[in-house]
Formats: sequence, structure tokens, C-alpha cells
Amino acid sequence: MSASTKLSNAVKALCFLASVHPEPKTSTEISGFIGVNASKTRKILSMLVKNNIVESTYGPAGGFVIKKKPDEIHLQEIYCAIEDRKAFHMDVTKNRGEQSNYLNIFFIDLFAEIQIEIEDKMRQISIQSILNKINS
Amino acid sequence: MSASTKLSNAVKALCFLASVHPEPKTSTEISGFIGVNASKTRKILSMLVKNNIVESTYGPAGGFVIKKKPDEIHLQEIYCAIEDRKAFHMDVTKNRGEQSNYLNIFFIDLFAEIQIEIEDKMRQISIQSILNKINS
DNA sequence: ATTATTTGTTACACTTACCGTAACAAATAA
DNA sequence: TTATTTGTTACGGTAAGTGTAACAAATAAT
Repeated sequence: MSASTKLSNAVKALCFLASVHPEPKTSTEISGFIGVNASKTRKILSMLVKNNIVESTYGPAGGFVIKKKPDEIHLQEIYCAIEDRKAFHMDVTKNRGEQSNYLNIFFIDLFAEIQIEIEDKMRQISIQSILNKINS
Repeated sequence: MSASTKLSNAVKALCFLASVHPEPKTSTEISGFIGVNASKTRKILSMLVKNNIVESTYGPAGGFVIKKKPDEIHLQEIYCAIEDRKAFHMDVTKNRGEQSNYLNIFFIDLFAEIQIEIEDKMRQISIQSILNKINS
């Protein structure tokens, strides 16, 4: 799954969990909402659990509950939780034996700048702000 | 080749051609500089030719010559020439049968905004400015 | 304790995309 | 006519992504 797809799926799950809080929802229920299968949904949510954004309980009547307040969860935080590598990864240095390495450095710097801008933008968007936008 | 790799390779080729202007360089020579094989180099350059950024001549003593002035070539223009789809593509709507399509719209809008920011940034960078930065 | 249920993780087949390279027609200068 | 170069297509090999299944670990209910 691409980073952006993973991010949008995580946000969908969180919006869903926020709307039913504090009722626990199983991966099967959530997967029906966001449109990916339960196994992959668990994979995404398990990462949100590790980052204390969601709580999970095993066994019957178990499932996932959103842990933080919707206005305290930002996209950048979600993206960091689900993605180890850069979200919108940009490759430069794949070429071998080239004579233009100084240009690689230029692009690495440029793409890093873009990356920072994207993260700044994501930091400004909370789950609550998304819910507000949807309900307006 | 990823969009960002293609872009950086195109820029490398243009920097090389700018530095030897008006001498024509073959795809073999350029490929040695940017570090990809001649066939792929021709593929990239042929798109720059179609967009009037580079001129090509067939036959012996032929090759590629940069056509526009380095300070009149911007990254955004190059990226448009070599890439049909969005450069830093972000996927949202791959899921089937979901109940959260209104959230897809949110992400499409968000990613479009990011895309515009990236393009604005690229519009501010010319081949000449890259050459200046490298030579300083 | 036993059972049923749910999470968390691994595995796997299938498909898709990517990469490097080769090959060849079209064009053109010598 | 020949040699050279571009522009384009094709192809095998490799890597990545997708969807699904399977199962151990955990836990509530009985």
C-alpha cells in the first residue's frame, strides 16, 4: 500500500472510531467502513495502537477504541505512526557510476525541503478539523 | 523510473548540455554523465525535444543541443515535459465498495493542494540557478 | 478450565510495476 | 551508399504491491 493510501485509510478508520466513541469496533467492522479487508485494517490499526492513538482489547466484545481527542490528533502524527520511510518518497541516488553526484545532493536537499513543507501542512490538519469539514 | 528520478536525470542532462553549449552531445555521451544507459537517456531527451527545450539532430555529428536559455528553463516545465501523470502521485480512491467516499474527496483536495505547492516550488528553480549553486 | 472471539503477525500466491538492455526503423551527414 | 544517431518498441528479470489466508497470543464469557 502506498504511503498516501495508508494515510487516508488510517484517517478513515480514525474518523469512524471518533464517530462511535467510546464503543469498540472490530477490525471487521472498520474494514467494512474504509473498504479494505480486515487483515490489512488490523495491520494499520496496530501501528496506531503502538503510537497511543488507538486502544485495542482482545477477545469477545473487544476491538479498537480511539484514545486521543480528535482535535489532538494531527495528520503528521498519523503518518509518522504508520510509515517508517518518508511519506512521499522521492528517489535520487539510484544511478551507479555517475559523474554528477553534486547534482544528487542538490535534489536530496530540494526533496527534503518539499518533505518538510508537506509535513508542515499535515501538522495543521486534525481529525476534528476533518470531521468539521465533512459535517458542514 | 519514478517521476522524481526522471526529473533529476533530465536536470542532470540539461546541466550537462548547458555546460557544453552549443556543442551537440550524443545520448551515449550524456548517458555517461548522468549514469543511465543510452536508451533510457534518449527516452528522456526525446520528451524534452517535443517540448522545445532541447534540439536533436540525426546522423553523424548529430546529437542533442540545449535550445532554451538556462535561466528560462524551470523545473516545473521540465517535469511537465517528462511526466504525464502527477509527479509525486498520491493515491486515494483505490478501495472498492467503501462507505467513506466523502473522505476520499477530502484527500483528493488535500493532495491537490500539496501538488500545487510542489509545482510552485519547482517553478522558482531554473537550470541557471542550479548551475550557479553548483559553481559557488 | 474451556470455549469463542479478537488482535497482531507472518506467509504466500498473484499481479503489477520497474529496470536494464537489446533491437530496429527512421533520419541524415559524409 | 554507408555510417551514425535519434526515437520507439519489446522483452526478460527483478522488485514491489495487493489481497487473502492462516495461526499464535490474548482475553472475555460461560
